[in-house]
Amino acid sequence: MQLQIDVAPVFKALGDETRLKIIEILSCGELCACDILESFAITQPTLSYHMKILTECGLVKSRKDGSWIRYSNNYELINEIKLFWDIITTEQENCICKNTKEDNRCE
Amino acid sequence: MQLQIDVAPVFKALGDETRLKIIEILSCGELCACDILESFAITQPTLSYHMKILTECGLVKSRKDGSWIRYSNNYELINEIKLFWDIITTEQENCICKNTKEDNRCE
DNA sequence: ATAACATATAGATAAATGTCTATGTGATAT
DNA sequence: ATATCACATAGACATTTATCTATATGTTAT
Repeated sequence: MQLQIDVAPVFKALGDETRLKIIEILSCGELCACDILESFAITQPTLSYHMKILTECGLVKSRKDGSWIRYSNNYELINEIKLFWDIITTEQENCICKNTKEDNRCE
Repeated sequence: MQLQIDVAPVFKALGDETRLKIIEILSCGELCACDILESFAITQPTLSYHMKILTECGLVKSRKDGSWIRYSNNYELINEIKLFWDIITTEQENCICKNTKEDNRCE
């Protein structure tokens, strides 16, 4: 299937316990980094690194508010991922597997 | 939220273009490794490595059939991931963020 | 019995990842 | 103006990852 977004970096971002937990925490609403930090036993620069990964892949939005950065989940991408997951796990007309020539198969 | 499965390794497995494509190919049905290999420009041991990651996290099932290994998507886990993604991105009563004491917040 | 095929494992390696400490930057408050 | 707070960046480092070549294991066919 063809989507505008690059999904592998999104799944890669989600393949880390800390970042999964950040998405979960942000599902309750916008929070600044210092609020998020409280739920973890990591340093502030490490959280900053994770927030960068989450924002760069598009999963999380950030908004400057004075000296704070307010983070929130990007539900547009979250829904696109939902759609992508449905499509990729369902047989498609134009699936890559259709390129596998029958007569080349092992069986 | 609490699920029996360990989701981070599943997302980590999906955070790779090759493995995402394998899931997509398998959405058309069961295939042996040699069939899957045709769609990629990687060596047989490298594919074997990716299949191990996909089966160990539970996303793909394998079945021995003579000298072939038949691989197929595990739709039970695929649906659990769908559910997990819905739950984690929706505000929950028992969300971890509820542990963040209001009076400890920065704002 | 032997060759060929399908897949896995071992070992090597370059690159990426997650973490830290130390420091920089910019905004707010005194 | 200066100290403090919120966050990012730089650099270091140990671990993990994705890939390869070479080889082993087990199955099928001759």
